[in-house]
Amino acid sequence: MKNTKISLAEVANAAGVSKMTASRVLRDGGGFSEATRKKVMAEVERLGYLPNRLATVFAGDKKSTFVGVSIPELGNEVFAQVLEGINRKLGAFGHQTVLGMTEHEQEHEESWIETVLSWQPAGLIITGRSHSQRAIQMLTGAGIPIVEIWDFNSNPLDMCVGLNHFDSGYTMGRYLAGCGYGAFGYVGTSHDTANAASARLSGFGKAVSDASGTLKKQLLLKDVPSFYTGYYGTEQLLASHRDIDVIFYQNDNMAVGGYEYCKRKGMSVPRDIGIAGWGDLPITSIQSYRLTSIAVPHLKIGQHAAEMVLAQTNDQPIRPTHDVGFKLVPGTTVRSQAG
Amino acid sequence: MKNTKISLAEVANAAGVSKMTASRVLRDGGGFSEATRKKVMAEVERLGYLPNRLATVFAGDKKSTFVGVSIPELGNEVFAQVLEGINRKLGAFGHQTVLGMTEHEQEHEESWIETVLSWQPAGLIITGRSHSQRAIQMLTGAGIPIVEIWDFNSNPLDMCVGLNHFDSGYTMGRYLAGCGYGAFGYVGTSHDTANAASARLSGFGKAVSDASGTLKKQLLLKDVPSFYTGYYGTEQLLASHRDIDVIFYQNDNMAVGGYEYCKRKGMSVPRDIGIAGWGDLPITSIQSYRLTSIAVPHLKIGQHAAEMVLAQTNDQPIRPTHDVGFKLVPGTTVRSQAG
DNA sequence: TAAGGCAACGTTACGGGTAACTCAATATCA
DNA sequence: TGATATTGAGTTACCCGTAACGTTGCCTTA
Repeated sequence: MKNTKISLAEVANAAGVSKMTASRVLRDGGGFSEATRKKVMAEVERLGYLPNRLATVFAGDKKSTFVGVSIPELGNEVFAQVLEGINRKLGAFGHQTVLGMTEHEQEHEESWIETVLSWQPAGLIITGRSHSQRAIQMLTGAGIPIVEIWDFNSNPLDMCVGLNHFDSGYTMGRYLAGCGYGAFGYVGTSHDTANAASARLSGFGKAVSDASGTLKKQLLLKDVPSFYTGYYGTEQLLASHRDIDVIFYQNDNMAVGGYEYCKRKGMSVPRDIGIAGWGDLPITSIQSYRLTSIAVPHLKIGQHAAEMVLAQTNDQPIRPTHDVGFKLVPGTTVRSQAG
Repeated sequence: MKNTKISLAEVANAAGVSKMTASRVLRDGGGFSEATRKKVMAEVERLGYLPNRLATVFAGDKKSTFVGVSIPELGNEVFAQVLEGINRKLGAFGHQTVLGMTEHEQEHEESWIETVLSWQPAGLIITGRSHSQRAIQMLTGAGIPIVEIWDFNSNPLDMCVGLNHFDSGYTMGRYLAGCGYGAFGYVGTSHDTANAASARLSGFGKAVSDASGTLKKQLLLKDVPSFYTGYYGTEQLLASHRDIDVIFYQNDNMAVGGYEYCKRKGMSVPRDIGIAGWGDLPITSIQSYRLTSIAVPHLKIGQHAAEMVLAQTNDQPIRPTHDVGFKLVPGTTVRSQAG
């Protein structure tokens, strides 16, 4: 609210040099004497000059140091971790994260892309790989590095880092079948249609049928995945399908909720019913039980995505796709593998 | 990677009008015919023109639509929620969040402030109220709305929204004393010195001594607050102080870890030992127990902070400070209140 | 029919910094 | 000592969009 912005010209004026000389001093571009440097820096200090990076980006053909990052939501701890990984890495290299939350809506994504592109970002990191037609147009025409994360995709718009969700679902399905379960249930949400979670469900379903098991019911709630929805989803699922002996959940939060429901109803986990999650959240490794889950390197996805943008920006070579993989965590919430 | 950026001049040229006319059309500023509008819009479409907001901000005395938001970390669910609240509200009004993570370090905060100010943001939202000298200088001189969040502070740099952490600690201490506990312990981290958590501890200590209890030990781990540190901190605390009958934790994550430790060691909660957390995370309300905690309106803090920035930006009146308060959640992890 | 009004569009200048160029003064060398 | 580098610093043009003002041509109206 106090002093108006100080421009480089004012600093130069006060120091008795030209704007250009002051600019050189601040950028350490050489071509000035020590005496001049001191004069200029003294005025910078005295006036509290802060450079205007808008002007810098605007002037040269330099890119900005913004990187647009879109994630579906922050309520999901998983995406918070991805974001943390991205922001840490970007910050270490002097770049800034401009956040966008799509809330799983393509329209939100599209309008966010338009807005963020208008700020001339150095790159974009986008969760998911299904975009609107116009979004794809804008992205391919932007001329900046674009990284699609989460879903691994061997044929990305530009670059990609993530994992194969279908395979992770398949792996879990096969594992559970190997543990002797035969009547499978799934509890998830319909929040992100055609996205990662449904790829996991497809993989899971394939594994179940490959193992001659039955996927009795796949319950898709119209809500966000959370402890609550896991709890109530399980109640709903078991009310109509008492014969289900193992449940795979969209993520760990839901699985923990489901576990608590089963416990409260006096069921024995894993004897009466098996519980499997996805994501391997920290919470699950400190409970009295160890949740069977799929471990995913969240932070690493974020960091790698940031590295891809930075490498591309600095014309360093980098492989445009990276599969970070996943790992099945056996846990104690399903019976031990048969054999 | 493909087409270079299209400027307004190119659009105007292609449409056979002047830059200024094209500008008027795009901003719907009036002063052009329908025929002209069509010509211009056709070229915008054909060339895929996207406006350059840098230039717009640069040109007029318009503010940008960036709002810098600094939080300590995202690993802590609480801050993720605050951020979500901010970003939702800002997004709804066409503003963008530029994220900064201070990792509880004043130096990080200072350099982040410098960087983000150089992008001419419309406002800043900063977690905490202890800043370096230079940070304060830059903030007061920036001439934009600044909101300090988390810690309520009746005398902010500019504006403030949060709660009184000291009071929340005091409230918890008094409550626990009223439940008949006498030998108190505290487990937290030394991560954010002089910050919210230590204010809570101070309040807690005061309540304990006001109630003639004894704060046997306040354990400050050199680590981040998490399930793990709660678990191992409890182990450490009880190893040296077997007589402690209730533990207050820096946050719910740590308290849940502590609860699990006690359970595994065969202690009865709340009979043998009481457990109290802070923050009232969702996880704690689905467990078989209900954690005694302090509920805080995280999302609301974020939303209100965003509203403050937006109001100030649009010259609408708004009270510069807001105390969102807190609420004690009795739970089942401490004995019932005596009497 | 000339003066005046107005819609529609063009021109100019500007913002803050930087690249490229220019120029003057001093230093170096044959 | 004169010719040529080297160094320090100033000048100019430009980036892209917008405010303010200027210009053109057509339509009123007395």
